[in-house]
Amino acid sequence: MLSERRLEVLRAIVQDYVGTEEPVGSKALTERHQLGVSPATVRNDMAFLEDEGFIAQPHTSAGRIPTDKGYRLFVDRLAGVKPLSSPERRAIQNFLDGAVDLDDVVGRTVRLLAQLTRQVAVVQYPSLTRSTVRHVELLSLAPARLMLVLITDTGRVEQRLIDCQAPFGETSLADLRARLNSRVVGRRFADVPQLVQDLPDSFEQEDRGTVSMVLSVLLETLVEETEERLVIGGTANLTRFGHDFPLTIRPVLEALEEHVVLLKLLGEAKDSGMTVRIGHENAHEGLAATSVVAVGYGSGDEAVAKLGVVGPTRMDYPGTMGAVRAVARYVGQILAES
Amino acid sequence: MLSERRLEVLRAIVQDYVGTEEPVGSKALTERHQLGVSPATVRNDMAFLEDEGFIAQPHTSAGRIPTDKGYRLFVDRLAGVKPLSSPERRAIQNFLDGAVDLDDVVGRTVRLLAQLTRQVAVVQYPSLTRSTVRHVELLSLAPARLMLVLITDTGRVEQRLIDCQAPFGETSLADLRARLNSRVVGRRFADVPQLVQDLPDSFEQEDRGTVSMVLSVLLETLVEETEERLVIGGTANLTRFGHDFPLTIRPVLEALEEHVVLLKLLGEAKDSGMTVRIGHENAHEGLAATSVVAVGYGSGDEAVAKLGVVGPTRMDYPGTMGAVRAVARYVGQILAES
DNA sequence: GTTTGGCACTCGGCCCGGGTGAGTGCCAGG
DNA sequence: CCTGGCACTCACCCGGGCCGAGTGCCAAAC
Repeated sequence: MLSERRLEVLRAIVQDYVGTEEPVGSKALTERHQLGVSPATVRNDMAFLEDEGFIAQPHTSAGRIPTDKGYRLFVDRLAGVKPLSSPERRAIQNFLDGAVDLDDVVGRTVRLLAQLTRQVAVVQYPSLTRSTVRHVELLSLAPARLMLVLITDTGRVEQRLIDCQAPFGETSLADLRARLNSRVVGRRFADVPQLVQDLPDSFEQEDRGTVSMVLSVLLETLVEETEERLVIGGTANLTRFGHDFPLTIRPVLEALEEHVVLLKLLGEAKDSGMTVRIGHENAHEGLAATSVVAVGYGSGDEAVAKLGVVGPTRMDYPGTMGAVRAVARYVGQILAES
Repeated sequence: MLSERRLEVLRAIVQDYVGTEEPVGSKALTERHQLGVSPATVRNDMAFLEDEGFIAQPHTSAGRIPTDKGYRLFVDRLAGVKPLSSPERRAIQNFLDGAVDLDDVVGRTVRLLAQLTRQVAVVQYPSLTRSTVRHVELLSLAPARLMLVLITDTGRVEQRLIDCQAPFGETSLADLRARLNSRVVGRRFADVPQLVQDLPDSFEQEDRGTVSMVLSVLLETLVEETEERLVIGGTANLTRFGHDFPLTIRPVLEALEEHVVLLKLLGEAKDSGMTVRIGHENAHEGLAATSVVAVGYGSGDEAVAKLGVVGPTRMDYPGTMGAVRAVARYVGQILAES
């Protein structure tokens, strides 16, 4: 049975192990924590916790270390989210306030998060799936060459070149530009396809081909840009891992370069609230020894993207969660302002 | 005196050391290479090379390893650039040909380079200093809000929001757009300031403020975007370093995150031809144990940016140089086509 | 029934010492 | 100037012994 004291023992083990990186024994535990019982009792509790799979010993006759399951219990039932100190909060705000554009916001965020948590930070660019169109622009670069520029409400700009078969007159162009904008501005990406579906019909026969082409490029861009981009930072913090780590660090670095993997990882996180994935809970095997703390952020109530931290399973969960949450909030504010 | 044979001995030492990662002794050398002399003679030559500072022994009575100075000599006088095999060339071309836009080209290039050299690859985005303006677009988002979009010949697009004090009419806007484009399209960034200097004078009094503002934002963008961006990849290859490397790898990762440092590093490379900086020749102390192989690339004759590789001083210089040069050429071609 | 002190046992980590072998420098002879 | 021989030096490997933290179990105490 998981008595209160046994939980307390687990908490103590996690805390000590996170601090010292060394297996923790019964005697040391009673010395460093006010458990009110003797080492022998703690040993009994430890035996129980081990039977239940919350802790394990690396070798016979060594101290215990938490298992993934142990961390899970710790995070779910024992660890609060540690709020940041107010100097830290101020530092975050100052640091982020200086950003000049979206790239800068994301870049600063990733550096900030890496610095605060001393771990690897991952920040996803605001997703376009939920964003809306701020403006669509069409430029004529050459008689039969157009450029389509798409501007989103999160400040992203995408452009595409279009080679048309037939020349497209300035007036038709202005016409298309106006109609397109009147239909899609302020709308969500997902809604755009049906909104523009019948647009070619209202044009002259000769222009319809080009109009269709422009539309298909636009839709393509929307789909393509729904693919997410992300930025990582603080990889040097990986060296704070174990001392053994050619083996430990390599698969992690490899996983981090596979943006697809990371995006999937972040994607699996809940949209609201914080998600913590511990060790083997991460599908990717290179990350079997790491935990991922992720949270959604956005300019309004809805999360438009996620950010988080990748670190060893042996990490300071309350502190990390606090930092991640705080950063997400401030980034959300910044995005809402701009 | 640096006789032909002594150079040959140095070459053999470098080659063996690069291959085995272990200090190389006189006996092993004569066995693996056709030097035509006995180990004793090689020992004498080694003693000479050591006196001159080209090689060193990690401990008394161990084999020799090349010093930075030794690698320098090797690169300057002994190492050719090893051309890639034709399957490799084909692979490069296939891989790069699939790119859809500039981001994709750069992303693919960095992955490709990391894979080919099995080292850390660094690719700088095409610089705007030497590029020209393809198009400038002005959009009216709201009565007193404009958006400036700048398109460059390298396919980059930059946008800026402008809040004007006074509303700016559609006709004035079209006017400004037309005049601006007629003056700057096809021109180099550096020439733009003087080309638009007197533009406000030709507008009505009431519009001059806004026009000036637009121009200043444009110039600002040109300057800002001259700041370079870069992408790195293949950091997992750092784990192939020595086995000791918590100490080795950490400063390198840190240096790699400092894009400013890397940009400076690339900036120091010659514009044309390949530059190899070995160990302490790199100003940054975190990179004291690494070499940087860099080369300029561009769509025409002129280099618009640089790319390269960061790896241990003990690297396969001919092979790395070959890969770097080949990739730079192909990227140049791709850029020229698009 | 839970807690506690005692006790025997296990086993990883550390230090020590000898043996091994690759590699060196030097020297005398070709 | 090259070569073979020779004595010397160390880094590395291996095995053994010691040590101590930590454990599991048990009988006694609360």
